[in-house]
Amino acid sequence: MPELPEVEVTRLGFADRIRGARLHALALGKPLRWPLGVDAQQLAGRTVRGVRRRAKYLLIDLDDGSFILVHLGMSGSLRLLDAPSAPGPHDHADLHTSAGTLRLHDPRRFGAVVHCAGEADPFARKLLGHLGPEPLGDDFDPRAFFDALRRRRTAIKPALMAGDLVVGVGNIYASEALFMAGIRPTTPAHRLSRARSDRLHAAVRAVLARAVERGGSSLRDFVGVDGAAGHFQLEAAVYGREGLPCPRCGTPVRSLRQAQRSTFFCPRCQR
DNA sequence: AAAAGCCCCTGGATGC
DNA sequence: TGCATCCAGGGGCTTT
Repeated sequence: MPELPEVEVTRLGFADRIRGARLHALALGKPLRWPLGVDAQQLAGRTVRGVRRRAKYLLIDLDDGSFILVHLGMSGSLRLLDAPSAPGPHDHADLHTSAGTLRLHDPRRFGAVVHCAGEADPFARKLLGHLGPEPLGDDFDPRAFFDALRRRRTAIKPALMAGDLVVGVGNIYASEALFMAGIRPTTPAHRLSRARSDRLHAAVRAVLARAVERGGSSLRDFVGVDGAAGHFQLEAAVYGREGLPCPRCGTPVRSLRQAQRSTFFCPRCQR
């Protein structure tokens, strides 16, 4: 389940290696979430300027100002292969470059590889134009976060995941950040005090930064560009731990469903 | 207009 | 052992 940390770990794993590389070809397998949006042959000969991340999107910048947008969806992972083997049944995109083959492995095919002409590309604007602030960036401001929370009538957990207060927080890290902040996931967003809002703001940053340090979470099949699994799942306090003792107080972790997604929390530490 | 629900997909776990 | 069912959830789209 790639969230911001897994996407960032992926980016860090291949950005330096692919910078300056020349694109030879893009080979696509089964359809992904969206079509590529351009004839793949038009990408041949382009050079990679760098790789950015915005929310959970990877943006591979090319020398003509266009970029290739990659989303890992639910089950996607990227590998950078020195010598490409034949694609497996779940390998759906191979970007062959002078620095190796960047391969998207995505069994559930919720992922995407889309070519965007530039920042003004209508599709790019649709996906990227209305995103909230980056949690690890300077524009994720405690005051603005609090003000936005006050306008929300929903529970804090789905509000955290909605993508306009802050981006990159998915189901795992929403539960973890709320645990770290001592806030119950069902608390109405507009009821949080400024102090608790600040604590949550700090917790979101801390949990995501820590997860990046640990190589992300490999709860199912996420692996980094070199194929190595992440380790943050070993530090998860509540996610996926229903019935197991809270690491802080020992009370059994409880779970519930919010907006069709499972939520985990400690009934004693989170009020 | 905010908020809730739907849906895309497949592997793994569970139940009979 | 095998088949049916459920679950995982990112996020755009549709409905309320």
